[in-house]
Formats: sequence, structure tokens, C-alpha cells
Amino acid sequence: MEYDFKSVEAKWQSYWAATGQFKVREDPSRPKFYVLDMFPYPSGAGLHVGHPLGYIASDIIARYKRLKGFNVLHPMGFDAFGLPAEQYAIQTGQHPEVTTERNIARYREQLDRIGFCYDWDREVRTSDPEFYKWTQWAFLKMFDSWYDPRKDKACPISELVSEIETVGYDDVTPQMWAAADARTRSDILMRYRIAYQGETSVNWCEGLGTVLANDEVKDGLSVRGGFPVEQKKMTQWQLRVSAYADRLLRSLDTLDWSDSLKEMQRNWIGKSEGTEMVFDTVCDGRHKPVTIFTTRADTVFGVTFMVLAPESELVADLTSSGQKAEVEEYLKYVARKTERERLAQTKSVTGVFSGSYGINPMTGKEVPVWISEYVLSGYGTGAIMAVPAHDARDYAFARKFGLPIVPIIEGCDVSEQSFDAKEGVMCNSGFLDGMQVKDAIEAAKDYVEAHGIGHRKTNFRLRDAIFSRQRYWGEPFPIYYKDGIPTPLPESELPLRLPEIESYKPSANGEPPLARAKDWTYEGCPLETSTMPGFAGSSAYYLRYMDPHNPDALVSRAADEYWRNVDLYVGGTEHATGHLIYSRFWNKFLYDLGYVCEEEPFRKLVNQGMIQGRSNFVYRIVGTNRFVSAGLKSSYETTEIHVDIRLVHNDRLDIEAFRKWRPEFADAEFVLEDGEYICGWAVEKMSKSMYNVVNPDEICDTYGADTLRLYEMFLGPIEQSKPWDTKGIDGVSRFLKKFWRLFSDRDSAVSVTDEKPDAEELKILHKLIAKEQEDIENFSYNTTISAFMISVNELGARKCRKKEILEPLVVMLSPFAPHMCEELWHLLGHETSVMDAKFPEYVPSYAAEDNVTYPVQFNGKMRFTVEMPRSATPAEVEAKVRAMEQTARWSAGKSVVKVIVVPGRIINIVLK
RNA sequence: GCCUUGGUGGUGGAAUGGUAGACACGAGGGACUUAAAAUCCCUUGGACAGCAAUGUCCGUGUGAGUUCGAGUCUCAUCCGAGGCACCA
Repeated sequence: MEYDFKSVEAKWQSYWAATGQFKVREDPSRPKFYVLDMFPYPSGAGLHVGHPLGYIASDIIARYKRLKGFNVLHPMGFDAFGLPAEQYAIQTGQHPEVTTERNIARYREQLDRIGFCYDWDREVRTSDPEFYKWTQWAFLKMFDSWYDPRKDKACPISELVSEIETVGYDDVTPQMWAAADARTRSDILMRYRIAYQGETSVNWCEGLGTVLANDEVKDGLSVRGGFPVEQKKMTQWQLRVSAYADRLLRSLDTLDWSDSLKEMQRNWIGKSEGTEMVFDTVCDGRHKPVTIFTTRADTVFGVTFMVLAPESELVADLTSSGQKAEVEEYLKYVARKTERERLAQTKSVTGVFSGSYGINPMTGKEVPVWISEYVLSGYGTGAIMAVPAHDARDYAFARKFGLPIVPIIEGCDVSEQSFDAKEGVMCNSGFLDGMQVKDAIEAAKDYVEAHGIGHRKTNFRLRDAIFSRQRYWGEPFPIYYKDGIPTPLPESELPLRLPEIESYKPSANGEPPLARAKDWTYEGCPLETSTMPGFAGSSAYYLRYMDPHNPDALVSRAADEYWRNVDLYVGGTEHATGHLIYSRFWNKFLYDLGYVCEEEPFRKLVNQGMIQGRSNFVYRIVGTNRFVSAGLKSSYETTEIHVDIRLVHNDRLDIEAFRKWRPEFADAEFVLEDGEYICGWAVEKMSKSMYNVVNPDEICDTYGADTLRLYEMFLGPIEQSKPWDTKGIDGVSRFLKKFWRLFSDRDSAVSVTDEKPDAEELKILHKLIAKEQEDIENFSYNTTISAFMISVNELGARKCRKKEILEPLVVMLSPFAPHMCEELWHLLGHETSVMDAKFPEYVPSYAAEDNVTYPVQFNGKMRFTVEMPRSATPAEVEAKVRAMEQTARWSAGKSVVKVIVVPGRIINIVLK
């Protein structure tokens, strides 16, 4: 009987749902395995075939681990707050919640068709008040904590307060504190809180009407929407992620993530160890110390000028009256530029002389102080010492403004470009002369510290995360303003629900949409009107899955101690510097406060590649309605037009369907090749506008969910990006049919025998067990599927119908093709689900080769191997080795004196 | 510019330092069929020799090196992908 995937898939999907097959609960008697997908943002377009790639991979692992006896947590949910729903709301007035609900329902339907074994009872949605209660709760905890550098962890802010009250902390004395009013005290503590409010230069996106985090901006444009972004000073809620920079960096080493991803995070954190040095400056006769940061303290004798960032507070103090007008002109010019323009012009050098002079602390020489946008206010101290001979940026600046260039490394040529390498012998550098650069760096640091000029300092590129968004569709802050002072809501008031408003636009005076809400107050005081950003809800969702319905805690201690952290996390690299940093930060914070027992959230991470679309084109001859086949288009002047890939099969256009596609093509004419119209193609992002989106439902309709699953895995390594191309899908579809036919003949669905398998059949089975076990651990599914294909062909050729061989095959294939295997499992007479079966035990001796591989040594050193039948006698092996032609060739000029065949299966050849 | 990757047939891709190209697609040929679909079988990196079984040589971006042996290790170089980019 032929396999009827439609009825079988529907049957088992409803069976799984009805019997609660996928429900999971804590079970201390079994080892746990937590496998997680990055939950999707439910967009209006629905799923395309690229989305399930990672989901299928993790589903296979989940099912495999379950067969191996693990208690598997494999949940799914939705990252439901986000911009598209809100923008749709602004256009249509439709509440984002309604749109989101609808999109989720659609996603759910599509996911269910593929047969994932998610425990939907554990579903989370970030926009659900019962979920975002815990996002708000974590925020309150962060507001109520500070980072104690001596303990190197977050601690309750009350500890800081009592320290200030008794002995003082930093520059805050007990006397100051005692004298301070509520406002001042609040301001002081804001400098330490993990979640704090502060003025900072932010990425302001006018097009979206909101600020954005660094990872939400790319090339000066917003990642969502592609609107230009500019720098603006604003007071915003922020998370002190920078306090965790060093820990985030250090514990990367403990994670089983890809090197490239770890490297991305390392670069993003950007640790650099250098020196802070104080330069005295003189401006119109007034002295002011200026601290600079450098990683090249050794080059201090080559300093010929200093540069301040235009946004630096020092600019005002260091501008001489004579240069005032010019400096102001320059500051205006810089402020006008958007981030994008600034990026586009990185090669152009701009700047202005401030009129003041700095004094080199080593040489006592005076150097001019300049102002230039190439120095960033947010990094280091916003001021640098410039060494044009040994820094490319300083060099370009010096050349442009005619400043002196003084080399301090022997023999380097700085006539064309700077010499940036950290190598060579120092010169023109006083006490450093004659040293190697590497030694000189240390010597200079020691000198600086010994003479009180400065001290060693480590800087990080990682900035605090801007946490406010001037949007509606996000978590409200549990903060109100009592006498203008930001005050946390009591925990008992959580969740603070998003209020209903009439319009989702910003209010007329530019305030966020929440300012429109009626009674947006707490005890008569106004509530915060910003909402939290997208990454807030996704930062701890993996913890909520462990205990999703707990009303009293984000996660109970018991559930947390059982599930601990995610054993395997599958998702795209696009989250490398966003979600994956924030989550690690968030988790470490909760760890510091003792709410979770693991310091890192995701033990192993696998990045699935993207599936791109494969677009097809037709070529219209300019000014006509004639279309020319791709191979002939060079002889005409043509316009390239995207054509819906559904009208194209193997790059051949279905001309009739094309004519019906759009009215303007109804009477189109064609210039054909060999009677066919061949379309051009290109690999592009999957998108509606390019008519190249493939919907998984379509594949499920024509081939079935099992084929879709198998095919996506067969496409190649999961980590690789590749275009979607259905060319090979018939192959896996055929394989499934063959697999089915192993069990079924013309008349009956299943006919297997109880005959005992022979050695050859056992070998086929056990080789496959070994292969699957090894491959699944390495995420090498495509080769597992190949191995299945070979085994099925071999068994088919032998007409093997033996239950003892075929039944384990069903279990082994079930992670890949769950529907078919469930059906077969039941037809084989089992009452329970195939998911409750045990993965077959591997017996090495069954799989052993008939041939033995002998390592061959020359004079004791391992050289090569010889294969011989297991039954071969030592004499036969020796004869074989002697007879091997290559041996003679390798030992040209030498002769084989003796061949020793050791019983331990090692061959040693003695040469002379 | 810096960091991380990768480069293998017509295509997707296999290969613990040990027979390169598994498996699949596509293509060509054949069987079954009134026919089609489905299914099955054979050929399929290149060149050369042979009636043939088969054999020989060349082949993993390029050039060196280590090794008895390199797609795999080392160095250089070219090209592609991703990330970072005035971070001092």
C-alpha cells in the first residue's frame, strides 16, 4: 500500500495533542535536557521555509534525547512586543494586541503542521501581563541594586546606602549624604544603580520617533525600518551592562559556542588595557589638568598635539577667547551631521584648533590642543594624546593640518604613512631609548605610575544599554514620579498593565504615546511614559519556560535547580551582539542576587544559517511586451522583471500561467530557446516583493511534513546559509516511500517476519546506530540521512522484512520523520507512542568490519595501514605488505629486511 | 583596514593525515507499460590507451613546505561570505 502522508500526518498530530504526548514535568529520576529555539516575532507575513530550519534541527535533538532516556524540555513561545504591530496600529487604528493574536494563531497553525514536539502548555508570550510582570520585576531588582566592584557582583542598593551613611563611598561623604535632600540623594544613587536614569548621547531615530540601542542601528540606519539615526543627548533609562563587561568576556571561555560568535562578542565588549595619563593644559593663562587614555604609553615622546571630542565637556574650558568663534562654528557643523553622514565621511578629516596648549608630562614640551570628531566622547576620556608617527588617524590629521610628525622607533619610514606596528627599537624617547617596543610599553606604564602622572586602566567598548523606548507596544516601566523623583512601584502592584489609548502616535508635544493614556498615574503621581525595548522580554524568557505558570516567582527554586540552564540553544547569528549579550547580562544579574543557580544561560549554542530565496527573472525587451529567454537576452536591450517562482519549474517558465498571472502579460509574446522559456535566477533574501517566498504549508501540501523536515536537514550543514531550492526534494521524498515499502507490500500496510537476522543485516543495522549517534551529537544530520538511504537500499535489495531489523529503524528514524514512524510503530503492534520507545542499543561487534586495518610502522614509527581480512594469518599479512608496490617506491634505495606482524595487529618493517 | 570563516564535479554536498567526490539532484541510456505517472537497473570529474574486462596519467582556488602519504597540517597569495570599524 502506498504511503498516504495527508491522512497519516493529520491523524498523529491530533493523537499527540489529545494524549498530551509532549507534556513535560520535572522528574528527578531522569537526567534533564533543555533544548531551546529562539522564539520568533510573529510577523504578519507568516512563516517561510527559512524559519523552521533551526526548529527542525532542535526538534530532532529533542526527540532523539527523549528516545535516549532524557527528560526533555522543548518549549516554544512568541516575542510578541515589537515595532511592526505598532506601526500597523498607527496606520489602521487596530490594537497591536489584536494583530499580534492573529499572527500568533497563524504561526501556531503553521508550526503544528510540521509536527514539532513542543510542550505548548509552557508557551510564553512577552506581551502577556502574566509574563511581563517578571520583566518589570527584574527591572525593579536592577533599580534596587548596584554593582559592588570589590565583590565583583550586584548587591542591594541598601548596602551602598548604609556604607555611605557610615564611612562614605567614592566621593560621597556621610556629611554630604546627611545634608542632601531627597532629589540629590536620588541623583547620587542613580550613579550606581544597575537600572538607572541618566543623560547620555543616544541613537535618536526620527522616522520611528524613538531612541534605539547600539545593536538596533546598522550603518547609521535603524535595523527595523531603515530610517536615519542621529546622535542626541537625552535622559533615558539605561542598564549598567558595562559593569559586567569583564565577566561577560571571561566566561565566554566556558561556553560551547562557535568561535566566530564568541569572537563577535569579544569585539563588541572590546577590552583594551592601557594607561590614563594627566596632561596639564594652559588656556588664556588658566591651567587645567586633562586626562587622556592610551594603549601606547611608550609613544608619549612622539606626541605633537592633543585632540578633544567635540562633545567633550572640556571643550568649553579649553577654548581660548581668540578661537571661540571658529570653535563654535565647528561644533555647529558637527552637530548638524547625522550618524549616517558621519559614517559615510570617515575618510574626510575635519577639526579646529582650540587655542590652548597641553604640556607633555614626560618632556615638559607644549603641544597644541585640537578638537575633532575623530575622537569619540563616549570612549576613554574623550581626549587623546596624538602620536602621528605611529597612529594612522593621528597621521591623517597631522598631514591635513600641517602638524609635526616625530618618529620614535628606529629606522621607520613615516614619509608616506604612519608606522603602527608594535615592534622595533625605541629612539628619541629619553629613558626608553634602545628598548624593544613591547618592553617600552610596560616600562612607560611603570614610569607613569611611579611618577604620579597617571595609572594603568582597562577600557571597554561595551556601553550601557539604553532601555527606554518612546513607543506604545512594550512593557511599561514600574516607575512613577513622586515630586519629580523616579520611584519604584511596590512589587505587589505588578504587573503594571499597558493602558488603553485612542491613538498610537506620539502626542502632539512629542511625548510618547503613553502620555495620551487617561489616569496614567499612581497615587496621584505620573507614571513613566516610555516603555521597555524589544530585548527586555526576550532576556529571561528561557527561565520562565521552566515554570511558566508560577504566580509567585519568575521561576521556582526547585524548577530552576532541576532544569538549570539551556543545554542547547539554536538560533541565528543576528543576535550575537544584542539578545545574546543582554540575556547573559540579565542572567548574571539574577545569579548575583541568588535567583538562579547557573551563571550562564546557554551552555551550547548552534547558529543555523539563513535560507535565502532563489528568485526568477523574465526579460522584457524594452518598449515591447515581448520576453526573451535568458540565454538569448544579450542580443536585446531588456528589463529584468521578478516573476513569481510558482510559475517556474526548474527555471522553465509556465507560459500559460504567466499570461494569467497579471493582466498586462495576457498577450505577452516570447522568444524561446529550444521551445522553452528559460528564466534567469539570483539568490536574494526571501521577500514578498521578490516573489520568491516559499511557504512551508505548500511543501506540506505536496510532499508532506516529514519530507519537509528531512529535506531541510538534507540541504547541508545547519550552520551554513543556502538558497532554498526544491531541486533535490524528490530524493528524500523517494527515500521515505522506499522506507515505507520496506514494511508494506501491495496488499497489506505492514508485513514483517519474525525470522532471525543474519550477520550482514545486523551489520547494516548497527553501523547505522553508530552513525546516527555520532552525527546527532555533531549536528551532522545530512550525513545521517545519507546513511539511512544507504541502509534502506541495502535492506530493500535483500528483501529484508525481518522485524528485529526493521523495528529499531522505525525508532531511529522517528526524530526525522515522526509522522510516518508513529504510524509504522502502531502498525507493528505497539500501543504507546514511538516517542516512548528506547533508542536501540549499539553492539560494536555486529558492526565490525570483516577487514582489519593494520597500522604499519617503519622501524617503530607509525607509517601507514594495510587492510586484510579478519581471518588472515600473520604470514598472509606479511606477504601482502611485501607485495605492496608502494612500499618499494617509498623505500627507494632501501630494502625491506624484515616484516614483523605483531599479534596486537601492528606491523613493523625494518629497513636497511 | 582589523577579526572570524569558507573555497572539492553541471548542482547541493561527503571524506579521525591513508582508495577524493559518499548520499542526493540534474543529465544520458535502458527495463516495465497501449501510453503516462510511479518503480527498477546502468553510466555520469577530466584526459589518454584498449574490441573488452580494464589500465595509465591529471585533478580539492594558486604557489611553496612538512610527511612514505595532504582536500585535511604549516607559511605565503588570490577570491567569496559574515562581523567590527575613527574604540586612541
